[in-house]
Amino acid sequence: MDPAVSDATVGRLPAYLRAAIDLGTQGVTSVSSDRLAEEAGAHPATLRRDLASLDITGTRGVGYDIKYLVSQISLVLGLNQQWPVVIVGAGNLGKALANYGGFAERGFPVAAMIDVSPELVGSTISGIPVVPTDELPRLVEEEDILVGIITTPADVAQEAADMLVEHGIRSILNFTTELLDVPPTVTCRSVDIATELQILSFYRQRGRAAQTGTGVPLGSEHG
Amino acid sequence: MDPAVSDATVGRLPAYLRAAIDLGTQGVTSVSSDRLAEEAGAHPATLRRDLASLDITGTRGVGYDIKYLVSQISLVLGLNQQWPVVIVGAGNLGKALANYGGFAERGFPVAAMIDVSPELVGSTISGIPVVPTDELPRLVEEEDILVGIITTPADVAQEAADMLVEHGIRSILNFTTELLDVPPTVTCRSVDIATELQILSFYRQRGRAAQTGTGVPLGSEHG
DNA sequence: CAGTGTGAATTTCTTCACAGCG
DNA sequence: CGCTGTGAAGAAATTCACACTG
Repeated sequence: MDPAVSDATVGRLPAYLRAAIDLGTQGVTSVSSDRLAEEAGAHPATLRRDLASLDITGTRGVGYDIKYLVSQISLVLGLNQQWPVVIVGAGNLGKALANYGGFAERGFPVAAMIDVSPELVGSTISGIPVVPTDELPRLVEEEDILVGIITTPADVAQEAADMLVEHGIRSILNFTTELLDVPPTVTCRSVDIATELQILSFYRQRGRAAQTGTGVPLGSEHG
Repeated sequence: MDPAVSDATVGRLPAYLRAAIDLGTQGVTSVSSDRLAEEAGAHPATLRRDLASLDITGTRGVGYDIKYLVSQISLVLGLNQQWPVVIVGAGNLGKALANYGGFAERGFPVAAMIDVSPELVGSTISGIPVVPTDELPRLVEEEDILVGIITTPADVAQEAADMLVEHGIRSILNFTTELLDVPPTVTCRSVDIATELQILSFYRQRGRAAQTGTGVPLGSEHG
């Protein structure tokens, strides 16, 4: 459709979606931009513009139909299908994510965890098998996995990323501190908890209170 | 100093800091904006402007002194002291964070975990005591805790936040899907993993490859 | 008449390009 | 001479404000 949807818009879509789902669950069938923006923590005009940029329309004088909203935003985000993921690194964080369970329910079932440790390989963590590195090609092939989550120690994160890329993974969510180098065909996002704490620290000190949200692009390409 | 440092700038500071520390560890003592920007994944001009806005200066013809950079950025971020944190919710994610260990080393030691479950209370997780809710006032008082990390189930996250706020916590890092309502005196950031995966999904589908970074403010106040 | 959709104004952020300093 | 610091240009994002429609 529209050739360009802005990064800022994309960053807000999950919040709109969640707000819409919430309202739907409460039995609401139609919502104004004022209300939905309030729920999602955005400005009403911004919300209207965002939706319009995706050709998601409302009804003048009425608002947006909740079911239509949910289905359209889901469609745009590609959530009308399951995207199995593989977690690389069965350490604490990897295990926590595997245990977390909330993934499958939101469309990202964990197909397997990859680890190098011989003690872990062969075991299962809340039903998810831990497999050795060389199983990756098979997984990608047979289970159509396009998303990898890296929870290894930072010093092997790049290595893990290279391996994922080599075997055809298209998206990487990186929980290490390491900034990853990936080819431009691969989408990569980093979530570093210490970074978040440092940012919080700044605002606390300065007394500025910014109710803020999750990751949004921080800049464009590397080069 | 300068009255206003932009949110975008603040979001990049942790990356600059990490890049500077990395280079320092490698024995580099001075760095140009080109080099540092490269390492941090930013544009050189943006980096220079960011640093200038914090009164962090370099030497013309030479570059920035690494030690000075590290100390000044740390100062701005408030990292010249330890900020003990409390983790609310000793479930999988809470445990993972507690086990993670990387916090203390980056200035955020975990003083305690809070949980309601009688089986957990009284135990320790990698040396960190799990205490009941009513210990919070004492912790805040005696250990000067200003930061809380919420890793509870989403449906009690707001409750947890209210409790933290009531007892004087000033910053909250929220790992649940729930958008928290907090008074303007409290700084709050949310990291929702499903959100990150959804965003990745969008970019993968659209074939756009955005090498992106961690959380940056998504909007200003709620009202 | 309530509330969308959008031109236009505004603000914010980024990048260019270069004067000027060490 | 190389690189910072910054005015000025440019791009992007946000917000206003209102015509218009169901």
